[in-house]
Amino acid sequence: MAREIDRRAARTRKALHQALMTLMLRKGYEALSVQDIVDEADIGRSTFYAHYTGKEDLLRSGFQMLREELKEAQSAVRAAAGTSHDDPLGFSTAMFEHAARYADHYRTMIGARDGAVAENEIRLILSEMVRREMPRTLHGDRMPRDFVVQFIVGAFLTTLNWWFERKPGLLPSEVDVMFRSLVLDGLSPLVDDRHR
Amino acid sequence: MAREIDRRAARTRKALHQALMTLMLRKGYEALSVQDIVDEADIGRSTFYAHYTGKEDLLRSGFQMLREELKEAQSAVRAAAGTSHDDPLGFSTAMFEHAARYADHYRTMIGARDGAVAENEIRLILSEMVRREMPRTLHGDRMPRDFVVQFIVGAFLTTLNWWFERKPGLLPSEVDVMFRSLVLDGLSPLVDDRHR
DNA sequence: TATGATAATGGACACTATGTTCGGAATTTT
DNA sequence: AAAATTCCGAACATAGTGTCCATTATCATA
Repeated sequence: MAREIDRRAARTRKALHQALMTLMLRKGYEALSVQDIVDEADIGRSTFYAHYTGKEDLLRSGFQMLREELKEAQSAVRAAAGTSHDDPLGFSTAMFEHAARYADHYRTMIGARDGAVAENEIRLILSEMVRREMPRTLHGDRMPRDFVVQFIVGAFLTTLNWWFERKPGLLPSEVDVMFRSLVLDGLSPLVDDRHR
Repeated sequence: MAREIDRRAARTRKALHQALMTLMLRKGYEALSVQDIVDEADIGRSTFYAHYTGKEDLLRSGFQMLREELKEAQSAVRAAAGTSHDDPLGFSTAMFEHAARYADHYRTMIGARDGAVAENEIRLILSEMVRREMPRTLHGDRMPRDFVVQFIVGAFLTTLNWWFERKPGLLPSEVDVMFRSLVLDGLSPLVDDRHR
């Protein structure tokens, strides 16, 4: 069978991915140059371009691989254990634990707020706005106000994005109703069997 | 009184902000160079650097101004009309309408997904995961599944971020409880007087 | 293990952008 | 009108990009 990838190519790719991870943890993604990466990986620059078009391509291909691995893993689990019946948040517990274990990695990937300058600023503005309007009466301290504010702002931006990208035809009022419904009452009204 | 800014400086700044907006709408933020901006604004390059350290600084200062304007505006409204009593989402209706009117602007600001490559990929992975686990029984078609998925993923990432940035001491299980509570039941349990 | 195929190397090159400096010109302030 | 400030534009040093190519190293396989 000759349809395997040349070992050299495989090694090169692995070295590059490895170097990318190392450097991202150290300096963050934005700050990296292709130069940095090939230096860290100890790979020729022209070789890099023989495999990827740039650092973004490299990063994407890494996630691509991860995605396929996860897909298989999940299928396996799904086949073995019984599907957690009707829990739309079944993933959360495991994911939070995973995130805790690999906190550094998650931070660099998600907290990579370098790129989206505009979105960050908008988040700030909206946060101020929401914080100001939020009733003092937040029922004890079950939930940190801070957290609630972020939740609301995040949901708002998600809604805005979905609206623009998927259903630009909807009216503002229609979108507003959906937003408020989801944020105020959550998912439970949408799920059949009441829990608890 | 000598504490006004030189007119020339003011003009320069205005021209630069104007040029930035124009170009962002045309090509997006990431694709812009300082060169592009000063060309569009018809301003000398060295002059640019006399005012800002780079395009990010320029963008930030724009938002800075906007933020202060909004703050005043909101204070004014707040003083005049009665505060909308205890509605933690009081801002939403007006904001959605505003967004509809200036859709192009919002798109370029928020949809600027060029920057956060990693976060985008993570969103994709999580979306697949959530979509797969979401019960078929989504109670009619009151809410597009699509939208619900994005909502869940967004809330998850928000939670993760808040956890890491603000309360890294919490246990995964504790965070999970908060996440599930907010996403499943929404804000209403937190607000005193029941609505409807 | 010889050999043809494939990949890696490293240096050269053209290009684009960055950020700084400075003298002279233009405009504003007083 | 003089003094102060800002703008201009060109020059410069630096850094990174992406491509090309001749040479060398490694691999697949018969």
